[in-house]
Parts: sequence; structure tokens; C-alpha cells
Amino acid sequence: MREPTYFILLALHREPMHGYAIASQVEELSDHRVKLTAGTLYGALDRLVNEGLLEVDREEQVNGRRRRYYRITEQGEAATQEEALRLRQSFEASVPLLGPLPKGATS
Amino acid sequence: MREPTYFILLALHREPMHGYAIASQVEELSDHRVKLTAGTLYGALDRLVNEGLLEVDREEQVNGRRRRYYRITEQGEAATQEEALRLRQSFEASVPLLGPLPKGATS
DNA sequence: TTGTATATATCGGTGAACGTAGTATCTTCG
DNA sequence: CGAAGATACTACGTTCACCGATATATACAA
Repeated sequence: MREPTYFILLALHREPMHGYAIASQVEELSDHRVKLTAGTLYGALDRLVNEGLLEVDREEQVNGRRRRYYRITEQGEAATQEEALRLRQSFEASVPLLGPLPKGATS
Repeated sequence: MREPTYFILLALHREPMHGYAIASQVEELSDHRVKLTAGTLYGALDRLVNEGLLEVDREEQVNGRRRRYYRITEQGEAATQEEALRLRQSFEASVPLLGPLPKGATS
């Protein structure tokens, strides 16, 4: 799983959201590091629904604009947690080799 | 940067190593999670030399087998550190959403 | 009316990763 | 002695997530 996918799943842990809102949430969660383009976003959403990590929650019409809401599944929650553990393990592997890293933003 | 690349760079922080030794070191550093195949390993090494993150340190003949040793560059060290910070930030983004995760192995 | 934000969708290209197969030598074990 | 396994690298082809570009459409502000 790559970074965009991880943050999409993470964003949906709070509540069901529609695509565009997910993109905003991902940017916030990632300290403005990850900015999803339309291709990445909707491609990933379709893929994740196919894989059973997400489900379509509902569709709405708001001011003539269609909104499709996505909900994370149990399988999706499990996958997110596994990925978070993987990230932690990868980071921690660097500690004995690189020493403590600066606390600040991700450069 | 993907996981195999990250661990290859990390492995070379101790000392210059040849391909096969790198693969062993990567497996150890990753808690046996990342196992590099020949394709990934040597492909990544060539690519990283091209990008200036690694350099060929020296070549040896050991028992008729050629050994090419790789060394990390300053640019490679900087890239590894950036990547480690990125991993930490990504993991930490999960904490308020997933809560504390089990300390054990990465499932 | 031009631009920006909202909102979704499709298409094609790129490149890292990955699998597999091949070549070759040395060591170990039955 | 022969098979197996570790060492060490090369060379293919394939897959798949990501990404930029493009398209469509509404609402609102300058």
C-alpha cells in the first residue's frame, strides 16, 4: 500500500466522506505533504471498493452536484492498522542507524 | 521512495556492502518482512547509482565470484533521513484515529 | 465574465517492484 | 559422488499504483 491509499483509508476512520472531502482531509492529516490529484483519488476509491476495503455509503445531490459517500469496512480498518504498524516498524528500523531525528516538519 | 529502496539505503549506513549482503541486511532490519528478490535488488542498486544516492565502492574477486560493493553518498544519507521522517509523520497521523497500536510484530 | 472552489470521471504514460530464469562457483551433507 | 543450498549477479517481461491531462458541471465572488 502506498501513501495516498493509506491516507485515504485513514481519513475515513472518522466518518463516511465523499471524494473531494477525502482529498482535503488527506492533505490535512499529512501536514500538507500528500495532495491527491483526481486521477489518484478516484482511481484509488474504485480500487478500494473492489478490494472490499471501502463501501459506498450513500449518494446525495447537493446544489445539483452529485456526492458519493464512502465508508470504511472492517477489512479496511484492519488493513489500515497493519499499514500503520508497518510504517512504525520501518521508521524504528532507522533509529539505531540514523540516531534521533529532528522533531520538526518533514522537511 | 518505496520500502525496498528505503531499506537498501538504510542497510548501507553502517558500511559499504555487496548486493547479496545488502539483501540479508534488509531482511534483518525489516524483522524479516522485506525479502528482496534479485530483480528488485539489482534493479534498485542500478537506479540508485544513477540517481546519485549510491556509488560503487569497489569490486572484488572472491572465490571466482565477482563482488561489487556499494557505498551511500551524502545525497543518499539525506534522502534516507527525509524518508524516515516521512514514515514517522505518516505513522503518527494514525495515532489520533486508531489509538495506540500493539507493540508486537507487524502481524 | 473571468476565475476559483466544488465535485466527479476517464485515459494514457511512467516507473518501482516483482517474478522467473539463467549463469556460475563453493560448501555441506547423505 | 551427487544433490542441495548458499553465494553472486544479469536479463528479461509483467504488473499496478500513481499521476498529469483532460472533460464536464454547478455555485459564487471579483
